[in-house]
Amino acid sequence: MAETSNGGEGLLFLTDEQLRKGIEAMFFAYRGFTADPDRILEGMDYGRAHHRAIHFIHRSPGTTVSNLLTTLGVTKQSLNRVLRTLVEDGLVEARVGRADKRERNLHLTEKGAALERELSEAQRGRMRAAYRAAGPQAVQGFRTVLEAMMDPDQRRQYQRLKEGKS
Amino acid sequence: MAETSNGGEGLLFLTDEQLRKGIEAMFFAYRGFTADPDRILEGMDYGRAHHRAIHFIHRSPGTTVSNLLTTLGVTKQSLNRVLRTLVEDGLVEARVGRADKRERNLHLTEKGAALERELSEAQRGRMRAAYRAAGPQAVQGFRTVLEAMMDPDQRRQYQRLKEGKS
DNA sequence: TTGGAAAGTCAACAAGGCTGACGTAGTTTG
DNA sequence: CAAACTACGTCAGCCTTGTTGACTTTCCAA
Repeated sequence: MAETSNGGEGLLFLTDEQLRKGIEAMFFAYRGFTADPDRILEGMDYGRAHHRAIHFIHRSPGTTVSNLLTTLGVTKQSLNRVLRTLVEDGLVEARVGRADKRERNLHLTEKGAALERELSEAQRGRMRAAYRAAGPQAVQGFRTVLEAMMDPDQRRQYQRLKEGKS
Repeated sequence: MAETSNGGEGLLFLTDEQLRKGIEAMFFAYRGFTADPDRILEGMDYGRAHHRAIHFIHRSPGTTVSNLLTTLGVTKQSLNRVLRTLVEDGLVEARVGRADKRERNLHLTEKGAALERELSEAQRGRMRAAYRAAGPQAVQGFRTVLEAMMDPDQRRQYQRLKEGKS
């Protein structure tokens, strides 16, 4: 089954079998992807939702709540709960907008930044190991397929973030 | 920051910036990955948990409850709730084990198989489009990085499934 | 100046994780 | 054979994180 019973088109990688393997790989890999931050957060009253908020606030300091809303793809009520605990615990600062007072500009405090570093260092550690084991060629392919898998809106978001720094 | 401040080792793909992009790509891509099945399931009383159960029962017909438990990585109470509704609704059949009567061998009914097809066709559709857009080389890399990202236990699980059919 | 849109908050609910405790049937082992 | 262990199911209760609906404050444009 691993041989070239190919119709001559070189499309062997598009069989349902191959696609299923890709689907299962995504499933198991995503578990690994979130495992380390989850472990750190567990028991400290925070969860994956807090991690995501912290990540993107760090990523775009001064961003507004509704920006964050679009990035995370949740309702504002859901995000608000997470944000409130982060503000109460002094990890995030929500400053009233200068130009538009309806907006809140979000920043990590020093304490928030410290947690962000801890989380992202753990996650990058795993990523780095995987990248190193797979090699640059594979990494290129990895990113290409992931991008192609996103919804157009998500892809635009991702592209915008990518350009941000880099 | 995008230029060749490389130490000469060709490890540019391991910078924190590159790793961050990989992390965000995983985040957005996973949303796309689950979007289509979620859409189908929504409003029909089922969720992602049901999808996962159905997928792996289809994948390994006759599997036992505790096998499924290890694959999915949830508690039996959690799985049981899902499984019960699937059995009640006639999508899954739980036959008492022939050799060991304590076990329940799980199978999809015709109705369950129909839903499985609908779900997995949607998910494969997206996967196929992504694979086709990215090309075989990229797909190879994609799978390599994902495997490297799994926890050893998850990787063993995945390997075993992969060999199953292939 | 007023009406609508945008930003954010509060309340209540649902899905789907979790732990702990327990029951029952079937299997294995001393 | 009795005791211990295993597989499965279930009850109760908790937590996180998603949802909708109703509300206030602020801003802007007609």
